[in-house]
Amino acid sequence: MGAAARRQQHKAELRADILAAARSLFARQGYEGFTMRRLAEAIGYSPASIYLYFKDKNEIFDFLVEESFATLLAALPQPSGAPDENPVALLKRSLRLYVDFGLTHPDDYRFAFLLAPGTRPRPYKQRTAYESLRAKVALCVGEKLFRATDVDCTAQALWAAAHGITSLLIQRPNFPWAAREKLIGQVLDSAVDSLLAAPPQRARPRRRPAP
Amino acid sequence: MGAAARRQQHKAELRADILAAARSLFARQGYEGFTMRRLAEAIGYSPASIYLYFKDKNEIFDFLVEESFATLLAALPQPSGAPDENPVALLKRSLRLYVDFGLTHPDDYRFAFLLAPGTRPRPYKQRTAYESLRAKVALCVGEKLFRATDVDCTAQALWAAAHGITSLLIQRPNFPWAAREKLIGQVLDSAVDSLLAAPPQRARPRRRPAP
DNA sequence: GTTGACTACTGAACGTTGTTCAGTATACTG
DNA sequence: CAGTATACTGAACAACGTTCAGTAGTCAAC
Repeated sequence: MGAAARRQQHKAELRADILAAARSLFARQGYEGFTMRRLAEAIGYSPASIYLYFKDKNEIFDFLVEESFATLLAALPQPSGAPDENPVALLKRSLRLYVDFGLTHPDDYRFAFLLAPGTRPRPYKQRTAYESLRAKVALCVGEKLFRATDVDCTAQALWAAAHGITSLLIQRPNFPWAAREKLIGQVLDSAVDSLLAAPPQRARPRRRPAP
Repeated sequence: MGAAARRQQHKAELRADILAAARSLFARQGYEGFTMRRLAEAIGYSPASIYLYFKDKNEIFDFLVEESFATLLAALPQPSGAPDENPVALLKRSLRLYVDFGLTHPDDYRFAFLLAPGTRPRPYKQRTAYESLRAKVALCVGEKLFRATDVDCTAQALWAAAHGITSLLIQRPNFPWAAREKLIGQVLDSAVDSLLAAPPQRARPRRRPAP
């Protein structure tokens, strides 16, 4: 039985090798240069062999997308992690991390959002990432820090803002953008600050509600 | 000499036919199904003939992108058109039109933003579209309606918000989005309202009884 | 050991794709 | 009518994703 286990392990390793090679190939050559034949050459097998480990090119692609989302998810701060942090600050930090992730991992981000046909019923980790954002928004709404009460609508609006600046900066590197830091800050601050419950409405300074 | 002119005209017409067929083909079959051979069949010529009118597939593609931007540009309201309209209202109307254009012409929008490799030095009409937005922002800044004074940064932040919600809705049609109208409204209102100078403290839902 | 099933793998092929080029038919010019 | 320029195509090339018959190699049982 030890032989079978060894075989299984070798198979798993090779599968991982294929995925690693695929990601590297994609990162170096772009989507156009990501071909099954090149991938086969990279791992030192014939093209046909890849089909013993993956159904087709799309399956490899989808797997990489999921992996990218997992990476993104891991980069996001956990809401339960910091105990007493201001939920709004936590939310802002998350959004900022989201954008930074996209800019430092443009290939992953492209994988996740820009290339996927979108009609595929795949994105599991995407939902998880969205749930993470949603939870942080819910926290703000729950503590009455936000004017709006529709958690989903608010979370999606914030996602749209963060995705908008991220994807534009990735997709149009040659555009004469304003100072990157300032630009990202303005987008995110606008999106979040406009949600805040009317602060000093009538010269009645409100303290932040204690937890 | 009349013969040469007639030839020239025929050539121009055929070129236009190719482009029309290409756009239709793309709209019906999507990017994957947009093939030189299918295009050739659609216009009733051999594939090789297309290369007498266009350098390669990318040139056709880029041309369609430019055309799409022209369509978008034509759909945007001109700033000089309405004389006394509130610049902020004009700006909001433009952004809303931008989003609506993307949603009603998803293929064009994909052409313009989602598919184009972005490193290509093409986008002329894109710049024009951005200039149109920039001009409207400049109007608001000029009339001291906005807190910020950096016109480019502000215009780009607004573009990011509009692009974010547009591309997400196009790219992820199966995601459980909140009510579309509300969502778009929230994104755009957040982006614009947070820019307003000395807020006339947004009209509260409280309404004065009519006299 | 020898046999036999099972596994891992590949060579060659099929039907695509974008693109090129020699060659042909047509139309216009002199 | 001869000759040239123009418009077009058939056939081919290289590369693509994918499939499948077939070949080595390894293990279990007799």
